[in-house]
Amino acid sequence: MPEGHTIHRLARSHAQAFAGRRVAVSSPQGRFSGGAARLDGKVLEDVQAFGKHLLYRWAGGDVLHVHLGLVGAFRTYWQDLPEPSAQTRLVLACPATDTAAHLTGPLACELIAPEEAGALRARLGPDPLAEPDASDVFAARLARRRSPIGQVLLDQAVVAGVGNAYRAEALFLSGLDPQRPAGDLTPGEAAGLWQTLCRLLGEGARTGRIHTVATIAPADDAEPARYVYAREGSPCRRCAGTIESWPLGGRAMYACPSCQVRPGAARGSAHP
DNA sequence: ATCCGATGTCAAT
DNA sequence: TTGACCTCGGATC
Repeated sequence: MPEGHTIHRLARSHAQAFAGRRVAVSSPQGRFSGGAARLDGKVLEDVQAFGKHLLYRWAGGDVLHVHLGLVGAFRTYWQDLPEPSAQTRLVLACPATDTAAHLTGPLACELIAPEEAGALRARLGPDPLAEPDASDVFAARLARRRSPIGQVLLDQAVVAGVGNAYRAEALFLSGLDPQRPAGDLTPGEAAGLWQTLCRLLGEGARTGRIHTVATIAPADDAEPARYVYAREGSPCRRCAGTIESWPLGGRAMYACPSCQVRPGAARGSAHP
């Protein structure tokens, strides 16, 4: 379940588990065998998260870059280590402390040069979890875009770490029509949207879940604790409307047509 | 047993 | 704009 909050939790967790230790590195699935052999037994110095990217810095200067993509998963075990599955691309392990992490299905698992790590970070927009004071940078990048704000929020060069669930929830909570051109947002709207992203991602990083509705208990699995994401056809939690879904930027967008109306636009389902 | 979609990204058209 | 890639769990036969 990888949006930015998940990645930041992994960075923290893996730093606690492995940083400052010699780490056994392997690739049961085989596609990272060369890199694993190079890292095996080295000391991990630190782990950092930028947007949805993880960077592991090793003694000697190697950098391991991991991106989970859509289906990637990193499972961390603190005791009773299981055998990795045949699809496990990467295993990090400290047998002495009975700790391991198993990576499956990543979009990226590769060794990169330190300067490539810098370039990677340079092409990402501000990360609400790493740079909460970067509201002005975010607003400046929105201002140059004519595309719908719902599409622009998925562009990692505009803001790093936001994915399909958070874009929908943040636009609902901000009362913004996803189809509005990003550059048409007022400075106040852009600042409010940034604050909302900081709050939502921050809560996600604390809890590990995308729960955006405070009044629904996190333990209540009957209804997803969200306002609009994956709630197409269900009643809006704030009005009598029905949540709609349509493709935007190659993904499914979700919104309440009456709570998120563009100024001057006709009410109702005006989505293309 | 099989199918399908998923909180993502990139290359090819 | 579409397809490919990666894995897994839940829905469906």
